[in-house]
Amino acid sequence: MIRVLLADDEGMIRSALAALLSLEPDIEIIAQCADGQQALTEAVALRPDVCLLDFEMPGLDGVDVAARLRRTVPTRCVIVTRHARPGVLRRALAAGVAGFLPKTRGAEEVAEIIRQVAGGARYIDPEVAADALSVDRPPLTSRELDVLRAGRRGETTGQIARSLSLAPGTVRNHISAILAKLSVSTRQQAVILAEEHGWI
Amino acid sequence: MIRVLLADDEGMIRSALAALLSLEPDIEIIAQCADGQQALTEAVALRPDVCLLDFEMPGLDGVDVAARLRRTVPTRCVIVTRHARPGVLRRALAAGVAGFLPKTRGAEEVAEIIRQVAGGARYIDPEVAADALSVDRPPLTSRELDVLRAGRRGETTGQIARSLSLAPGTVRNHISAILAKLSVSTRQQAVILAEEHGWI
DNA sequence: TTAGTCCGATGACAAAAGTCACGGGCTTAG
DNA sequence: CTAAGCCCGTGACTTTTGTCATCGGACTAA
Repeated sequence: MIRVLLADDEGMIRSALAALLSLEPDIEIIAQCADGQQALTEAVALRPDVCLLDFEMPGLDGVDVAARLRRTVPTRCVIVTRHARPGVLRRALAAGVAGFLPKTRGAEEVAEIIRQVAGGARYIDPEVAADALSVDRPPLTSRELDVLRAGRRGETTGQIARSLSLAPGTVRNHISAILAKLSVSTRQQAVILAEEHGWI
Repeated sequence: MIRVLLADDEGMIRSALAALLSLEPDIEIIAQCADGQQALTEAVALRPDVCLLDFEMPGLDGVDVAARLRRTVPTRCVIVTRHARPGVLRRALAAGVAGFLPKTRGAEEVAEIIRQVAGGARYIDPEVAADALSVDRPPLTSRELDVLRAGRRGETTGQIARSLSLAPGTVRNHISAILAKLSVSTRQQAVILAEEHGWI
């Protein structure tokens, strides 16, 4: 019997997956969690064979949970995500996850992937993997990404500068460089572009 | 037998719901669609008893589909949505939908709601309904909302002006009014706030 | 009718944002 | 060692935004 922990903040998909997986003779859902923190504590307490973790969750995201679980609990993590960006896959692999699956795939495949992963194999969605290999490294320096992140909610130059302990002029220089590299003309467009590529 | 059309751009939840609902003895899934346009054509062709429509879909959203179906096909629409904002509910009710259900609810309830709706009743999620009644009309005029919408991707004043056939100064005045009413200091913050409240 | 509100517009002004050139300190690769 | 690249900062400059006062036209409610 494969003991599975299921974490997804969306109740409908969580309960639907739980119901479907419970129909499988060799799979048992031992916990359902609505956020990352809860998933972490449950996983530590129950030591499931496999953790099926949604990426987008309030508080800790799925990859955060996998990373923290890595050295403490001998469990295999599968990340499931709505928007499978290369950046997310890279983060997930760095966190040592055993599986990576976008939600565009059908629910039928989930049980099979859980079996593979429980058996020691890894499963990475081929399409996302191809995307990630074919590149899309951010053309921005790490500091420029910091600035972009700090300003992603429409913060003013002064606010960004304060939150990063920088001079306003420095922030403006970074932003100017960002806009040039991304060939856009406002911060907001830069933020949107970067989010779409999974750079921030 | 209740004939149901299912539309959701997320493959995993679509297939999971289809599998679960097919287990019900009195429910039959006659179509699965991945976007609004497809849902519309299938619904016209198949004339299902109930359409279960995701709100967030590329192209036409679920409410758009329901609105267009309204006068052409005698079917009852249920809108399912991830972020159940009051604005979305209002739009949905205006489009004459028979049911409204956030995805935070469990999948178990879906079958029962389909039965209720097929039987002629309406189902509106009580929590969302309470939210919608208790508050949150946009403090902006309709023209201000247009401007905000036109600028939601970080468009420049000139671009907004062109897309609405306005003078740049007019656009700036509207934006100035918006920022004052919303007590924020940048367009981007205004856009984010308005999106969170479902005003745009 | 009148007052109020919204729309569109203009002009003037202040504040932010963006561009450019340049400097010094730091680390890394050749 | 040197060159290159990044980081942080400054100062000067232009452009874009945001604010304000004001105007006329359309519509609505009292």
